[in-house]
Amino acid sequence: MTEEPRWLTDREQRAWQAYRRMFLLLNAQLARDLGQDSGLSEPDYDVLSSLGAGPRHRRRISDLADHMLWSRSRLSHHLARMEKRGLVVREECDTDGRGAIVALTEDGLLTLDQAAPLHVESVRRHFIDLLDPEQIDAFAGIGERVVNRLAPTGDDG
Amino acid sequence: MTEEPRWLTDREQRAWQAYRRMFLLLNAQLARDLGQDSGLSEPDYDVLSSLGAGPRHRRRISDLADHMLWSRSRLSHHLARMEKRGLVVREECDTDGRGAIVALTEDGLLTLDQAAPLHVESVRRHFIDLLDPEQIDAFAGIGERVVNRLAPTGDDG
DNA sequence: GACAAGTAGATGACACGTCAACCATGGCCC
DNA sequence: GGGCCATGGTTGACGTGTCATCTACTTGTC
Repeated sequence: MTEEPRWLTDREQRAWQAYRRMFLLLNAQLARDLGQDSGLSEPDYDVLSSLGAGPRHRRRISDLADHMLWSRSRLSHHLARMEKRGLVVREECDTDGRGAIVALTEDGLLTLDQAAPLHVESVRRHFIDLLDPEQIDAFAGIGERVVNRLAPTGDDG
Repeated sequence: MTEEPRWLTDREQRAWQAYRRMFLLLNAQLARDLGQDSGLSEPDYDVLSSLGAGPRHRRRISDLADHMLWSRSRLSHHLARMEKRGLVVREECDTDGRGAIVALTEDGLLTLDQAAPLHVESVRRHFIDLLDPEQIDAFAGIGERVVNRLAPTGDDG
């Protein structure tokens, strides 16, 4: 007992508890919806939509990893699983012999197009539509504050 | 294109993005701290602290699962791993032949006592202390609203 | 007390994520 | 152009989480 730790106050405790439970339950629910609606996991959807958003539905792998804040290893593993299911394909990179490119397959694109609106609805139903405009903005502010402290791409002073 | 989905507005998009990234980065950071400080994963810590909080540092397994909002399967798997490491032990339940009880070992209790203040500091550093009191309360309100819609133990009207 | 239905918990198979190790190429420097 | 390190990407091992299934016990009913 050399340094008294600053425990959490009741209000802080409440916020912390809210954080824990919200993510636990919300993630679970969104994953459930996504799986039932489209047969995708959340990571699947993230990959598909990140690819779908870019030009020509393809992207350099490390670029994609950086954009998604995923480790290269994680992405590599996940792409392997998705490639096996025919959602994406790997291609060679002309300009860098080490590099590789992932592209949506037709099937991947179709799946994404079908999944997207349902997923948006799910996000609305379980999260966005529960909050009033002020809460939306407040949440964005809070999240960005936390992220800016942690993100490799922001100054963390 | 039978039903036009209600896409997210920019502000909603911002909140949603904040949610995703906050969760991703904050969890990763807390897990990293916890692992380095105490050799525990977040789930490890959750189990230890839930046990430590109760009387006699022991608890009925299903009771613990309900409290933590974990599936019984998940808890069972995790307890197996923790038992192997000597942090907890399973005991028989006197009043219910099916049941089982988990208890902290001495080692588990010691580990928890050492981990707790460091973990609290980590939570403060990366989350709580970044927010002003209004944000704390706002966040708690948002989280509870979302949770109350999803929690099995709340009415979801 | 026997039998059906439910509950507590464990288990196996599989998807996911991390870490460390690895291989290949690229870029640099002399 | 040979040596060296950095980078892009993959792989293997392992811890974690989910679902479905299974066993054992309890409870209720007759």
